[in-house]
Amino acid sequence: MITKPKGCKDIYGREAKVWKYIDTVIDSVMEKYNYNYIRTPIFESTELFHRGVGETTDIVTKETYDFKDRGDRSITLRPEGTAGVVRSYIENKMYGENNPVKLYYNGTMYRYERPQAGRERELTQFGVEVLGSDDPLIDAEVISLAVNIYKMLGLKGIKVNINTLGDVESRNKYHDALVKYFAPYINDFCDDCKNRIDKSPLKILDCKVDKDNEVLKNAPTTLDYLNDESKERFEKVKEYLDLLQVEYVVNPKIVRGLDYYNHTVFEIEADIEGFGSNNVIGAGGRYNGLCEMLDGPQTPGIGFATGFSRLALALELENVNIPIKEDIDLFLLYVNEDEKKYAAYLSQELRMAGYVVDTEYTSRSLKAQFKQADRLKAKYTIVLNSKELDNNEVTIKNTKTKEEDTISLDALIYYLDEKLADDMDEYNYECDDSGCSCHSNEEDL
RNA sequence: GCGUCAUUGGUGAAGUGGUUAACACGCUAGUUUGUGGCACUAGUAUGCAAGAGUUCGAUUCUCUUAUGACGCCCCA
Repeated sequence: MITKPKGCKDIYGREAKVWKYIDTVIDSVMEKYNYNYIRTPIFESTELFHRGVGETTDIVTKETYDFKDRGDRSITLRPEGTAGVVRSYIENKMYGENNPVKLYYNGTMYRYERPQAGRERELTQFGVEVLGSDDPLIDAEVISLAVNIYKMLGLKGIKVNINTLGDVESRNKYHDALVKYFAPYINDFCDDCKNRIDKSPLKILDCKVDKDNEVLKNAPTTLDYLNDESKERFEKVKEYLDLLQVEYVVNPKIVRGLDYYNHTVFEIEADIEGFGSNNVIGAGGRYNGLCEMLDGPQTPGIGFATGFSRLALALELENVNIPIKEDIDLFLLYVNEDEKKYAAYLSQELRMAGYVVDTEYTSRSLKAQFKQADRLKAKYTIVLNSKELDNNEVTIKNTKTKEEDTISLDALIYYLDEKLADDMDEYNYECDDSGCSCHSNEEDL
């Protein structure tokens, strides 16, 4: 048997419906914030990620899917969304358009990692990137937008942690101060931290092993080393967050992994039982230097991303009521070939009229067909009967009340319209269904 | 890259160094019911992740590989 590659997952059945639901919530929130959908390639030149993410990091050296294509080009499956979007911004000269450019993406990413809880090799992420504005209001908006998506999805216990790394000057000053501070005590720390002091001393702050170490607790924070400009900027971000009524905690331990981050960084946690120690569901930050690193014009940017699988898990654990349509309007049953043909014809007619209709395909016994209608949760059934059809009539049965009505074929649509109207109210959809009439035109494009 | 544990049918699973691998659900067919949802009957793994080894004999022991769950590193 051929199995899916390691660390991949098939999403189907109920889970797929949950994912689809997340899609629709994202789309509707993004529309209101006026962010535009962007699709960039799933693979890019290897160089993009090497330069964007950093040549020396573990990430690039051993956690990407790299390969040569038939033209001997170095290709990498995108491990994250930001680099591709920024590349597209530069390549398509979006900096010439109305700035800031507010974009969102939603797609699969690939990371060559050992799978574990909440971590797959193929993962689906939604994210936003805002390019072309350094205004602190954008920082606050991106954070609030993230929080609002979680809220719209129905999640409770959302916690926002924010921090600032300051500008490049502040960052470097802090970096040096940390090294100086930890150096005399480093032998008291775990082996990992001993390595970290050279490579990325900021990470020591986040160490789980040494988290109770007094030296670590009293370590200087990024906030101590901000220059006035960076400090002022951070105050503005907080001010706007207050204004937007986003609750947050300033957490100096949030440093994020990558070099390109500066100023605002944030992580959003969901306080959910059964989520394990790592309850971060989304994170992001400002990257004012990235565009330049990728040969673009000096352009400030900020972004945020969240993973689908953890979101879906969170919704499941929280028992969030998700409006999933699980039933169908009508199931058509038949016995002989003439009736079968009429079932095929009628189901098409009714589908085009907007009803969710299914029918029998394997010509099983009526009993089995009724069972099938049950499984599909059909609201109504019609047993097509040659005699009745000759009289232009059908008998339609409500599967719940068992009430039967024999009506003329011409009245069928009118009948369904009236009967199903009440059921419609049970679902407060906002036009979620791609098959619904108000979307049909867009679909065709 | 490192570690721990796991892998039996469509599903949940029981089980043993030896002849027909339990039980339940599901599914299919049939009986009965005015055309299903109940009940009853029958069918439903030539095989216990793959390969190799130990053995008279392995699903059961050993090893290798693969996959999965969860950790470490890392976390875009």
